[in-house]
Amino acid sequence: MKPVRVRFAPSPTGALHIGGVRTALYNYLLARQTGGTMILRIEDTDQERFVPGAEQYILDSLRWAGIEIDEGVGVGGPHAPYRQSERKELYGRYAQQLIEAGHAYYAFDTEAELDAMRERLKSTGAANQQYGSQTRMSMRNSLALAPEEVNRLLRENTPYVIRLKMPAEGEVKLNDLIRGEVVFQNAQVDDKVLMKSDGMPTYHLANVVDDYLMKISHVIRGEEWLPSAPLHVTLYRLLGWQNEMPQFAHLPLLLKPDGHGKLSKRDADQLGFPIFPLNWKDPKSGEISRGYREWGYLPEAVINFLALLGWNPGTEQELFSKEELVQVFSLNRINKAGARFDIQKAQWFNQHYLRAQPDDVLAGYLLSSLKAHQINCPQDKAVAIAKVLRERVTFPADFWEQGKFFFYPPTEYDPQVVAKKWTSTVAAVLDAYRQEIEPLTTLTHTDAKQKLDEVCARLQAKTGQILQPLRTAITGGASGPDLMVTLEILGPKEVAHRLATALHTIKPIA
RNA sequence: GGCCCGUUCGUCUAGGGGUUAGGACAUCAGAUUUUCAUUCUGGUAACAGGGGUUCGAUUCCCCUACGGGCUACCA
Repeated sequence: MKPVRVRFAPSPTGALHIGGVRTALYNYLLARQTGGTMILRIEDTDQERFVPGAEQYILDSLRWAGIEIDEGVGVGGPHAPYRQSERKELYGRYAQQLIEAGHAYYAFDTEAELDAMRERLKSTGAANQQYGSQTRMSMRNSLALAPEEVNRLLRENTPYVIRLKMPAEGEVKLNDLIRGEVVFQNAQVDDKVLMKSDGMPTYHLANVVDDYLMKISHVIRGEEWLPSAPLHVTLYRLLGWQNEMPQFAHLPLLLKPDGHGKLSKRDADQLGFPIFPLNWKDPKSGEISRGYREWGYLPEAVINFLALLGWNPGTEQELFSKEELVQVFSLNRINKAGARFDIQKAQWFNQHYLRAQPDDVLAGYLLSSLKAHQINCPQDKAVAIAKVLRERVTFPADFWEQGKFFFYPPTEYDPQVVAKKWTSTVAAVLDAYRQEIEPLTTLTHTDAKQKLDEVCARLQAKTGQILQPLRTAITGGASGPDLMVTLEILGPKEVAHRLATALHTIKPIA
């Protein structure tokens, strides 16, 4: 495949949605695979919905996910600026070109007039209520009004928009890379607003103009854009750019876990999983949403998970590094149907990638939790704990959650174990064991086991009946990582001390 | 309502005119393990329905149903 020029073009109206990350990822993979260019364009043509901080958030999120931008906002490039608000003048020129060619027109209708039109059409039972070839001549626009009247309105600075004069007949055939040929009747497409009354272009115009100017070869975007694709194709044609028109690929949507509708922040909140890559504080409400990063998801896990949501390699491989994805990704293996979002699978990926980290990285997770709790811990101890916990964690914070007891002696003991197993024999064995351990300066897990076996043999107890009470005495819990290694990490003094406390606290059942 | 898109295990999906319809997550069972977890082994589980076409359809065509998207001077 020839080097592509693809773009991710979010609007800064809030945090970047996880579905947007997938769209960006697919664009990125294709760019890397073909030795092409990944462009980031900010579509900030809606001044009303502009949210401060959103652009930086998008940049930060993409960087975290490992989706590198070659050209665009934050990077620069030959087609700068890449922020549509800074390209404002450009769009008006093309709109003017369309007007002069008779393909667009001024419309002066007020909001109330537009509402009235829709009401009227609804009540007459029209199939649809659009501003288009059927209705445009009965509205207040430069097609229906006398030229003098139009000139007067313009001269008096009456607010206006520029609308595309959609052909009344014919059809648009679109060859979507994912869906194949899709046909739309021109009569079904309305006269979309191209330039808003505030002088800003709408998405439709800006997107076509910029894709053309930036020489975009493939438009890879969500399926929600498919209905407006015929409008875009028409725009390319009327602007005389049909030969430079990019190829389109409309991605299946990410659906709610129950399959009913697009995945939304609401669903994520309700079901308890993140929807944004990073923490996001809504500047209006002040509400903070926890991101994938802060939940403890690793970027490689998120990327792997997202890549497989709607795409598959056609082999039975499930685990892919970003580099492998770059190698094997292809648009024609993208599914057509929407994919439900299954956070359990994301967790499985996370567990996998977390466990694949080297010891010192895992130890680092523990260390940062410890620091937050103002606990000091030597590196080698943290590494030892990380090693023994490695097979048991899904998120970095689990090292702390599951390893707390290394730093805090138990304050209570698992009542089940106590009630069922803490006999006077057990207590006697543990006390004898304590006496064996106490004088030692170091304790290896093999020594710990050997001493335990010795004591058990001497007091005619089975090791099996001692182990769980021993664990409970040391950790408070009924289950956990390898006990002997746990004892080794704790060291003889701490073990003896905890045993003494337990022996003192727990009353034998018989 | 109109237009467009879609439909294989619970979920993500492979496959494709004749297959024991494959894998992964989840789930269940067994083994290993001092516990739990891990790991290993095994199991349950799917072609939305109806018509065609065909010797044969889950696969191709049509219809229906269901689901989704769009229907703003939002993207």
